[in-house]
Amino acid sequence: MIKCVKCGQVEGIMKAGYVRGKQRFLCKPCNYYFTIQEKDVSAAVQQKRRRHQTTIIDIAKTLGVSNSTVSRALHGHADISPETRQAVLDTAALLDYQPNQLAYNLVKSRTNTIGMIVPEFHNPFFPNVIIGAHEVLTKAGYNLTIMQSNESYQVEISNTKAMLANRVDGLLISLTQETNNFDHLEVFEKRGIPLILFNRVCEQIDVPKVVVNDFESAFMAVEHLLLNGYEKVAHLGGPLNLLVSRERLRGYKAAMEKYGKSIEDHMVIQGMLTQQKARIYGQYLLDLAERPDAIFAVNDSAAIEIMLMAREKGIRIPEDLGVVGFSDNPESAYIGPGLTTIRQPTMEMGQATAEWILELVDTEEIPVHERKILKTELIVRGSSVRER
Amino acid sequence: MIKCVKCGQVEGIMKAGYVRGKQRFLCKPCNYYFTIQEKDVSAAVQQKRRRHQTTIIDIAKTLGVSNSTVSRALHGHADISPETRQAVLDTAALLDYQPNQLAYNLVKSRTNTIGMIVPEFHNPFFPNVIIGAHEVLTKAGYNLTIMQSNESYQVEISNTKAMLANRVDGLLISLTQETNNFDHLEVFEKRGIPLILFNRVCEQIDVPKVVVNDFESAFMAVEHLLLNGYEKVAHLGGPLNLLVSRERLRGYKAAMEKYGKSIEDHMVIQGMLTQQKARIYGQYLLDLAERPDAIFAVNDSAAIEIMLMAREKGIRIPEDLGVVGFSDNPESAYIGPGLTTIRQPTMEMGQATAEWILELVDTEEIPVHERKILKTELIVRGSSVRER
DNA sequence: AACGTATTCGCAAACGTTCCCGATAGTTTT
DNA sequence: AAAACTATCGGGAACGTTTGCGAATACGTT
Repeated sequence: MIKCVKCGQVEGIMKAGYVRGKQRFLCKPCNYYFTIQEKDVSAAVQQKRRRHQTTIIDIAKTLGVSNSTVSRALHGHADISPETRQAVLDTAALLDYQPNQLAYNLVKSRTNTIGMIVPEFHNPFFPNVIIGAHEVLTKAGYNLTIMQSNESYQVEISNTKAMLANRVDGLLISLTQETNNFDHLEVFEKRGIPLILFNRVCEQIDVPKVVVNDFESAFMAVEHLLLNGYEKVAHLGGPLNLLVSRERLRGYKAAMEKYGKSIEDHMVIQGMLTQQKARIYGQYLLDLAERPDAIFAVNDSAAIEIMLMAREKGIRIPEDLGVVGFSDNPESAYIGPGLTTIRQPTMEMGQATAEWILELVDTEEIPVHERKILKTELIVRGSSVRER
Repeated sequence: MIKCVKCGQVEGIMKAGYVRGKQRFLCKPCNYYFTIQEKDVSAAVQQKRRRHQTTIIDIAKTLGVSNSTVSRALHGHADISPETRQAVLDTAALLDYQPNQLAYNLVKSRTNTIGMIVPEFHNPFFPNVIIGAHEVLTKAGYNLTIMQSNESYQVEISNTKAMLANRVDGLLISLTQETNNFDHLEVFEKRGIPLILFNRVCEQIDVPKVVVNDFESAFMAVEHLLLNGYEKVAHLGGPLNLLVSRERLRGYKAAMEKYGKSIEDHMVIQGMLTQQKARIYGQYLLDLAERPDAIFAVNDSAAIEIMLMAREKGIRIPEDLGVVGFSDNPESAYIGPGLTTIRQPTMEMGQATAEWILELVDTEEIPVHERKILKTELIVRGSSVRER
């Protein structure tokens, strides 16, 4: 490493011409020029010499053939005689050759990699989607690169840029709660890189989307409560800039209207449901003078939070309060009483999305931008069924 | 696309010399040669023309400077005047330039990517490790490529090959249950690519390892049972070729011995614990003439399976049977009674492993191959504490 | 006017593949 | 015996960057 003669730093030293056998350098931080003898330089720059990786050329040289031949032999091209192919394969094994995917990707302008951006990892939802997608992609010989936007619009943007820079062949993305602008996604269409939105989709841009039938699911859930004799059903919903939240709210309202229930403003709460928020909102709902006798929550974590709070307050479930969640997290089956909830086909969503993107990367035609809607299932457990 | 004149296929057509303005082709499948007029060929090969991505050269041309200047300007090199830098930045934005990471990686021989191979995704354990690792890597400007070996040794091998081909800067790996040979890992040392084993480690190779104190944890768990008055503690363990299973077994035995309990062979079961297997083994244990009054299971899923079976058989928990699990899955807190278990610092494990690999990629010295041991915690719930 | 120093840029060689042209020699066919 | 065909191989450009080396000005200073 070259050190600045004045300040002794190592960072920010750069070449700046030379004079008669002397290298000149500029220390950017302290803006000081200095010269070093050529040979001293080469000694100082002893740095990490990359150890040589054996390449196709090495094989070609030891065998006395051209590298085109080696390349073809390694790929089983028809033009290569069995003997040379075998010879190439043997020396490749001998020299411990590992193909350089980077070079391959560069010349082919494709990476056999699908990118996936998810907002978070904390619920089992996205990991499960990943399992499904991963399975399909691996089977098809693709890699999966996962990035996490952490519910931040800015991070999402930098994620998409990284995906572009890394030239993924396709992108699967589930949007952030904050995302209201979609310019960073339209770049993909311009570049001809297929893009699929899943779960957290939006309506402003025209790309393929994979979702569950949130509206009907919410409708089912609320209808189930109403049919079980609950009268005043409240809704603890997610942030309204998410389409899923809006759809579930719509389902809630539709069900209420169908059964002639009035929708009271104070019985509907929308917001970003962290655990504390869920507690606060739950507190509010359970402390209402005219307390709801059932709650439909937008996810299981919030529903379970409600159940725990009710238990603390001595409110009996399901007798005094019916609860329905959304997602069917593993813990929902084991809590007592079991939480009635909507099971989402998470792995199937991953599979469907992955299969779709594989179709898209191979087709040249502008695809029809449909929307794939997966079916959910109402799982009835103890939290919403009163004994007759 | 070129079609075979004989069989009409499109796959497997390859060039085979030419004759006077005619291209010759070979249909590999049906081994048939045929010729096509030059111009017809170029018409047929109209295929997907890659749309042009704007490169550094485009910027250079429109600005009338060299591409070295553009490259340097984009990287904020000191040699470039502020004016040209600004000009470059402007036209880059104008032309919608996106840097090509592939080319960068190729010339730099580094990818800023860390690879991670995990055996499975179904327990929340590995997703949580991923969360932790992902966080620190992203913060350090690295990407994370995840592959899943699916508990298969063969898949693990092909995964490592893919990691090598993609030239990851470092690899984090948790081994398969089947893995008994480690040649595929030694390649990394030869190549100078840092490698860290975590959780599912082995002792046959000398690389950095991150684990939890399985021995002590198991000891704690069993001691806890014994101190709570349980006498005949059985152990439902994992497959013995996993070090973690062996360590936990060792902990079980040590605790039993410390308290003067004899270790009966039929009270110790080792095996790969799928859900059915867990049921079968649990059935066996619970139907023993001399039924154990407590069970220490190697993971929570198995423990919960035991609890459910006990409930079916009318065996009361914790009165007739104490149960302790391992991992602290989310559902363990909610089942009734709550499952006593060992909480593993999963996210911390991801973080620690990631931080370590980041150190290793930057250092040239041969690192000391230590072993990092993370602390677990005994979470006492209802399943193991009898009322006095 | 001559020289030393600063500043800014360009040339061209890598990085490791793939694949388009085509060459060459041997083998059939006409 | 010429022509056509088969079977195998090589040369070298291209993919899009980075960067070592050094040229070319411009700006002082004696």
